[in-house]
Amino acid sequence: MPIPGLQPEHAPSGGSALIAKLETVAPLPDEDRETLAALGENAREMGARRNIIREGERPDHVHLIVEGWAARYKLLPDGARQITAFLIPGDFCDLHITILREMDHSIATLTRAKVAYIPRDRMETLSARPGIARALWWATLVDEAVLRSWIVNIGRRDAYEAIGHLMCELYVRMKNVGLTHDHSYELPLTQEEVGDALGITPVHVNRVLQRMRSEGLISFARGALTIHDYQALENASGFNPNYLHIDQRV
Amino acid sequence: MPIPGLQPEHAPSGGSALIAKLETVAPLPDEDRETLAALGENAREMGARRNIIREGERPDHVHLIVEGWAARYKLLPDGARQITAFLIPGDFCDLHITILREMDHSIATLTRAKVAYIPRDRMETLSARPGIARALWWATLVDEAVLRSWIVNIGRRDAYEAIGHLMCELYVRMKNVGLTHDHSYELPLTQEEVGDALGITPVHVNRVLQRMRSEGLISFARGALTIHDYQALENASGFNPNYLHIDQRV
DNA sequence: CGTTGAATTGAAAGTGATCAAGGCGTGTGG
DNA sequence: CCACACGCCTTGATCACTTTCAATTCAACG
Repeated sequence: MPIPGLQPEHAPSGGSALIAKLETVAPLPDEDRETLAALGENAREMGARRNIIREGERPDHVHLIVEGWAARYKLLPDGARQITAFLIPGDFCDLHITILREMDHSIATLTRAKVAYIPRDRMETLSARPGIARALWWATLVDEAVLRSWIVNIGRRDAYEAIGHLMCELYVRMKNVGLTHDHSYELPLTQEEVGDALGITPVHVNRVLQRMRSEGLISFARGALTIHDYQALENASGFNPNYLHIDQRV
Repeated sequence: MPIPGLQPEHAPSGGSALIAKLETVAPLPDEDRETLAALGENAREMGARRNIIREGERPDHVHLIVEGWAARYKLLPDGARQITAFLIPGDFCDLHITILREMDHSIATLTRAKVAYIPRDRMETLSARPGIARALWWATLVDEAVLRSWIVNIGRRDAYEAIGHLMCELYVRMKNVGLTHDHSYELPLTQEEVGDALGITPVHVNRVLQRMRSEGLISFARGALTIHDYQALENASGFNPNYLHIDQRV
């Protein structure tokens, strides 16, 4: 179980998760860092399970998760919900809205959260900085890679593998913004939310989790996950972090 | 801004599928159209089932499908394959490679195809044109929306709905590049390929197709699909074209 | 200490997977 | 011009991962 040199930082405050994330591509000049840090300064507090934006809306600003968790989701006519992405600090909710105009899905907080609202013109200012523009472009493309990986997860892996894979992905992403402690991190998801992300029922999620616990692979309770044997979890779920395009030892 | 009454064109040649596609956002000046048309001029011919690019590669050019079909896919350790996207004329294979460096999935032709190789510097020239840059940005974001829609398809719809949904999506996309005739289009997929895209077995695909045929919904044989009752297929599969962000009557 | 949302547990039913064999169409070679 | 081969489509029987439906236990909280 490799725990190479780099130990996770402490939880960053303000917009620093975003900075940490964008700097995985390339270090940014101080000026850019300051600009990004400013984004998170007057973020709004939101309660858990509140819609940040809904399908069909055409906002004139972009949302950034500064603190807490959120999820993209789509609702089906029969009321079923499919979560399409989990958003953690440093993630943009709707970078695409400046071009696509209308939201084709909704986004809601999962926990209490701080969400920054960034007006369109401010985004344009940001994009004018080559380093930032490139980093945002990178973030968008990684989001796309994550979506492809979810398709594989849902389409071809059984529930046990899929849950393990999701835990590995979130571990790497959380670590990348300095929000892990050894091999644990806050994972404030209900079993139903996990199921909605993987296309399985909550009772099945429950059974799989119990099996993982009984095998000593993980602990998962009260919103926190600890991976006791990361390597084993990676192997069991066929996880390969290459699609996250982070040049970093896990 | 709907394009009323517009009947599908005949199969476009050269890079015109790309032009048709990019002009769904906004009409392009003649100069841009010519630039784009030139891209498809000396495309390479490829046989069916040939890799265009493979996971791990770091090409210095971008691929564009000029004619024929291709698919993105990932292979699992046990040999299972998950198709992540179908690529039709006018689709870029790997626009992201300039930023992400390394491919995290592979792409292969499904049919004989013409594939254009566009060097990196040429892409930069293209991106320098604001209209084209915006259109490429739009295309990337729509690709992302399609991925989200597939997640819903695979995660929450049963095989019957999922297959119907896929047929509707491809119908709209094919129509958008002028490759439909009434409610039919070339759909050169084997039942196994359909299954690999939806995470189901070819045997099951076969049974579902038979049911759809027996209900008079569709005809699908020898690489061509005809949808006899498009509205019914949309309803049965919960298809809503909004995520394709095409302002066009179907 | 009752309320409430989430986690558990049990039993029964299903959609889709597996495994295997047979049918068909087309292209190639004798 | 026909036989054979190969890839793909079909069909049948059986198996199993997941879903359903329902009820129970927990844990946090006012």
